[in-house]
Amino acid sequence: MDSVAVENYLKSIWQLGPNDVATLDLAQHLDVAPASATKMIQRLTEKGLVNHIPYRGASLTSEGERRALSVVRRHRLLETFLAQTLDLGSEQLHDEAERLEHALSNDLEKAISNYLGNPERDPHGHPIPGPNGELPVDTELLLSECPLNKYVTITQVPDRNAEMLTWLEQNEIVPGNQVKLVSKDSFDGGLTIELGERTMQIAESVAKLVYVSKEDEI
Amino acid sequence: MDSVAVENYLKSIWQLGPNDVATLDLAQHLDVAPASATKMIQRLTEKGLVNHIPYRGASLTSEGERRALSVVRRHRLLETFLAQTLDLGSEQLHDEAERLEHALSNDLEKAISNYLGNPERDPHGHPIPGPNGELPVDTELLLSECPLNKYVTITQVPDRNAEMLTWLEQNEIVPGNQVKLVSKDSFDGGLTIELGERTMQIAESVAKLVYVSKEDEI
DNA sequence: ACTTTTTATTAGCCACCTCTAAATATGCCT
DNA sequence: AGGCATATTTAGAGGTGGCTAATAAAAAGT
Repeated sequence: MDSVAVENYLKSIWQLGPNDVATLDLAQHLDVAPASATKMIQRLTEKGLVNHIPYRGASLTSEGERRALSVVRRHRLLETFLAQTLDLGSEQLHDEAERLEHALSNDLEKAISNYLGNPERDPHGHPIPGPNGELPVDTELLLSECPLNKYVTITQVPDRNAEMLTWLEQNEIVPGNQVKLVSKDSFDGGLTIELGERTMQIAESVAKLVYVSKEDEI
Repeated sequence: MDSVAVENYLKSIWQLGPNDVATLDLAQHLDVAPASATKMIQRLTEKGLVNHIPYRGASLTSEGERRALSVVRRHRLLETFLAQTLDLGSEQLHDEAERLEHALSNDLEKAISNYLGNPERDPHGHPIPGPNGELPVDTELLLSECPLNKYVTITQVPDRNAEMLTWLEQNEIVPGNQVKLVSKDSFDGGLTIELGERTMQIAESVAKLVYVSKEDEI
């Protein structure tokens, strides 16, 4: 059984991957000092969970990825479970799942998945890895890189930042809704999008975190 | 925020209390070496959570008790929540709650309590401390010490040991059922009880863990 | 190419929680 | 009371995971 710290490092490396992850990025993602990240990377390398080329970066071994995906699975199942049973604000889900994911036994994971009908997406549209780490082939696009003037459906929104999530919801940028990318401002990266009856601006930094379906009927 | 270890020590001292708890008992309860328990007792004393007279025993300060009851509350709410939503064996509930209790935020605790209608008992009949540690005045009796030949209602069964719990359930010794204590064997402490149509034997060690209501109508 | 800035690693420290072995206190028995 | 068993504490050590300060490597700028 991996410790909470180990699970968090593996998950972060997975989230920042699949390219080599820089020590500084990892440290900032986890809110620890760079030296702490270096040390943990070395311990994980020792355990065969991470490949590390000093001064270049770290990536997960296949065993490391398997364990990272197990954490991601637990996290997303928990978000889905909490969303379905309790009536929490969707911006609260992430933080709660973040804590509980490390305390979820195999049996309880199965019971929850079963109760939910073995869902394939969490409430924010993120795919839930299967019990053995299977993930669907990714055919989705970033909103920031989708074709102009075509309707696409939002599939995934980021959930790590509660404020951003609240803002997205207020603007109806939620999975399932249709959106059309009207234009990109070449100089500042801002995007103009059409959503229902409205036209609005969205920063590129945000649009880079929203996924949409590749094609759309209408 | 107390660490998992601290929360477990406080909870154990509460469970073994309210009299002074011996270091060895505490160590066995937590499955650690006696020296480890001594050291932690000293740390907790330092923090003002425990009163400790060396070589005599440890007890909770009022702040220590408050924190212990907070853990107990989270544990029992979780058992109730899991029992109600998921369809788990009741002998599984305890172990899952044991892990999750340390990862339950204040907000989620409130949401769960609210969802459950602020219950006062968990599925095994144990009272759930209120948000500020309130517990009902205890008017219950141990089955091992209840009057002979009077019907009483089972109110609480132990849940720490999954095997014992399964056995109790198989014998319909569950909260809500009526039982009559027929006799006590003076020499080995075994008890004869009547349950529905059946008469059976129960060891004193077990009867000491089952609570019954003080009086009963019929 | 050389210097400066940025990034990464090492060195050394600390807190927490555990352990075993040794020392000490308590309590029981004769 | 003396001696022995049991319970408890101390001493000393180890693993984990964090930190700061100092060093080293890589990248960027001139």
